Amino acid sequence: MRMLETSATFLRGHFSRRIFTIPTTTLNRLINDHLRDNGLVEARRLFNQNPTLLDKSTWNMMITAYVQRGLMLEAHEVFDQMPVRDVVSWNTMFLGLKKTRDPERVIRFFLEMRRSGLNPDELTIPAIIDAVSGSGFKVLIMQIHTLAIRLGLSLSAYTGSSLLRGYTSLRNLRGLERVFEDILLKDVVSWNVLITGYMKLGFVEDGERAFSEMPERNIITWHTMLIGFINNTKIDKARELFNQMGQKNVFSWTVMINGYVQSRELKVALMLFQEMVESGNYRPSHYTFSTVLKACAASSSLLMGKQVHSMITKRGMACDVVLSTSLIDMYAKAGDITAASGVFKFMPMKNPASWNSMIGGLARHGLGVNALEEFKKMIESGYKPDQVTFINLLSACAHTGLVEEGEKQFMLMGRFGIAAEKEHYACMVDLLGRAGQLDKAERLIKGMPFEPDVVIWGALLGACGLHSCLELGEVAAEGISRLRREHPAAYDVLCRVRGDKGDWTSVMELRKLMKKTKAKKQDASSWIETLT
DNA sequence: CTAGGGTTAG
Repeated sequence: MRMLETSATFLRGHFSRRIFTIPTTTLNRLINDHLRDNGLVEARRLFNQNPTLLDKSTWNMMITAYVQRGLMLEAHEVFDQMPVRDVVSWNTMFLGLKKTRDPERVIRFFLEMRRSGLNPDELTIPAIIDAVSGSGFKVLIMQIHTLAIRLGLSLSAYTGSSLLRGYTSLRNLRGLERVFEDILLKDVVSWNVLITGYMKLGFVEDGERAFSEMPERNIITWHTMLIGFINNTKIDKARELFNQMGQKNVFSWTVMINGYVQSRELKVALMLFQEMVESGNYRPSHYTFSTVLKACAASSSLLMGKQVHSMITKRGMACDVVLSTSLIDMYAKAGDITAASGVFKFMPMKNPASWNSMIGGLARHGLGVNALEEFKKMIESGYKPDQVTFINLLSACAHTGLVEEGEKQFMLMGRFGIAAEKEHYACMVDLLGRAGQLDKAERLIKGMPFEPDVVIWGALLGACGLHSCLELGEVAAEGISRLRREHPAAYDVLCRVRGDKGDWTSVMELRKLMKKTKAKKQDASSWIETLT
């Protein structure tokens, strides 16, 4: 380091005296050394003194340095000044552009590269594929595949794995298998991505077959299988595999716990977490805590939630925004609104999600006025509300009977650039219905820009039950039966809204309907005793 | 000189 400084000073001295006798290799090496030593500013200074003397690799390293720090503007500047760009320069830029999540920009950039006469290589293709899959431009995947075949790049495992991901996003099984066959030397990653593809497309047996056929496996292979089973609602198969795993890590446990949360087996999820902690071999991560808090929230396990809270504090993770938000949600759902606002108050940094948790929690506790107050503070502090904010706000108004305030907020949404969705209409139907303004609720449903769903009909039905309005009630009931089976979660939402207010008649009505339509809902129960 | 696969918040 000392040597470096000396030679840098030496160089600077020479340049200021306009002596240009420094050998190119020295200048390049000096810049490279600075870059390795995190001396980006100094490297750039030397770089600017005489760009014409620099090697291509020095230019590329300069771009890399900026890209790695997320400084795309600076990277672009260097890239634009470069006299002759090579594939590496372009690839590095693609790498940085990936983070901007702007597929259009990536495509334009790629076309520019092609116009400049350069061919993509096995690193370029994945950059393009990843940028377009999952966007409106995924139709380009097949064309890029064609290009890759022409250039012989589809034989590469690296390029191949990105094509596998591409065909998965196209939900194209045949394409997935063809790409896999084309890969010359299939490595673990190729097999893992193939399995991911099978699982995402719902071909669980093919995934299992690949798993048994593959020549070598790593821990990610096992995780891929676990997640695949879980997302295909085969939690027991996941557990079986989990038990067979030789090497487990925090990730394995978190995936399994989260699997149980997803399949609503909250008790098992929490017991597994307990087991993980008691073994003493694993440190729960942010992901683990976040998943466990969700389980606590969904099962109203306040005691367990408190224990998790203290673990988080002990590990110095209390200032994490995601975890704080999960804590607020947990306390609110487990019934301790005071603890929830305590966590919220002491958050050093908030985000829209944390405000939503807080406002939603207040709404859940029937503290509509406080929810509105909190909303006002949110706006005053410069946070932008989103759809969820308004769902919480409107349900707060519905719970507290603030009809006019609710209507006002409903009208106000557009001003924040948020279009009313089904959930918002459901809240409004609920709000008006409870207040006995059934005709107004009916008119709102008729004027909606979309077809009413179970939640909306259910809200109307409940209100009709409340006000003994049989005629309209039948319309609502008929609306539901016409929809036949729907998402069970929809019932959950409504049952919760009703149950909170002790509105048992409509809860019963809904339960009956749920039975008729085979929707499942886990019975609410407390099992703190079983855990502690 | 650039490098692919597995999980979090309302």
